[in-house]
Amino acid sequence: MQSQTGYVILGLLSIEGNQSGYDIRRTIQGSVGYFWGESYGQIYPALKKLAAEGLIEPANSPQRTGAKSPVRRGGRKTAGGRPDRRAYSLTPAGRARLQEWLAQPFRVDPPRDEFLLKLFFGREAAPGVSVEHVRDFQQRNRRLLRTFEEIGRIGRAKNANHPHFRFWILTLEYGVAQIRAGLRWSEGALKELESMEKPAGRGQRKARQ
Amino acid sequence: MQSQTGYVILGLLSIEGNQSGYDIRRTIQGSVGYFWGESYGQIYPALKKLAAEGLIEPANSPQRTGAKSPVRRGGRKTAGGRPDRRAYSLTPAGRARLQEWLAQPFRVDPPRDEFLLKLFFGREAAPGVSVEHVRDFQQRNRRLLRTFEEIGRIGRAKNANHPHFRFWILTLEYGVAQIRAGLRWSEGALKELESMEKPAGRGQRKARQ
DNA sequence: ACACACATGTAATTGGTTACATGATTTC
DNA sequence: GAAATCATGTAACCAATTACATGTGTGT
Repeated sequence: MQSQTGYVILGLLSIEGNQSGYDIRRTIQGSVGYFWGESYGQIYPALKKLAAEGLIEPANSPQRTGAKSPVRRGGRKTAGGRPDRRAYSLTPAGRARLQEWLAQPFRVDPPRDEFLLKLFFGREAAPGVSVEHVRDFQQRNRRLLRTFEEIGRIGRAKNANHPHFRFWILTLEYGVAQIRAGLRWSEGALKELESMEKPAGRGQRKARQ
Repeated sequence: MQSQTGYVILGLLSIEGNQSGYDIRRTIQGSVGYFWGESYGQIYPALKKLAAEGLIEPANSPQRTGAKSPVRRGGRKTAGGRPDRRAYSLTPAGRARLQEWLAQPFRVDPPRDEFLLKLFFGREAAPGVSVEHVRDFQQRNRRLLRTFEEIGRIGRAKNANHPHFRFWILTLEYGVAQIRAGLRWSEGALKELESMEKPAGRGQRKARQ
């Protein structure tokens, strides 16, 4: 079944090979991380398993930044000191497996959104609490929107002719659309929440910033 | 820390008491389930823990549908047969704890969206695959939109003067806004994906880098 | 007669995060 | 000289789903 993490790794290695667990983690953070996160605790075991199944293989070129010894010194861990970089690339079998997975219908796991949950129970909360949450929501989303726009700008400048580019842009645009819709919604929501707390008048001494 | 599940339960019991684990599960499915799911495996242990901490307590009225013996027969399990209904209500301490939690900033756990992930790697997929996924996405979202609209209609008719109503509607409207944005995005996405596969014409059954 | 809703709980398993161990090299 | 980055991996823990066990009452 391969635990999904495996497929993310296959996918990333299909775009660029010769990547280590560390690299993969970083690549994720700057790209798919916005809708799909992975941690070391998942990545390293997954790499091992993929290699054992012959879907990935150790890559040739070391490509250390500039260290003095690109030589593999021991086994997996140079006793003491920075461990050797262990990079991998996709095998043909790995690419085939990736394609198989891509062709299967995507599964949707139900989202868990604590913001909406708290808003849903907003009536129980002390006055001002829900307004505060919506403000927080706005702030996060505005920041995220700026980030996405920045990613788009850089991407268009650097990768515009990369063969994957249009797919990347599609996912980015999806994110942007979602955020914009959320922000538009939040305007109305804020107004409504404020109007719900005002008219009652005095009882709301805890409406802090 | 109370594991969040506990708070959902507190929240639901704050709206309506005298609910069993079974009831709570069903209530969730018709309401917060669209953005927050819980399974029996979480609910029953959580109920036990909440009761042990005095945040909820066994409710008085049995309210069995129409069974002949609303009497508690033994302990937790009537040896053989349908187990006794064990309903709970919120205690004042429970309500206080709920309010505390509501006032704290919501945490955002990163979403895991397999649809976007597959679209991101769409270049690697066989032709037609991504288009297919987007169509699937559209179908699901159209259905969901109808469901949400239905929920809104029923809600407005039945609960319009329920004190929690406006908060519920806010979360519902959020969902509707997200779905609409997704559907609008998908129109453009479909067109682009289709145009990507048409023009190249024949030679592209394995279009890899 | 059959299926489905009622009803509670536990156990097994998977999935995933966080913290730990370890220390050299690069950058400010 | 301090701080961040490079780099791999394991262990402990937490969260959550699924399957199992059990069988009656209700509606078609």
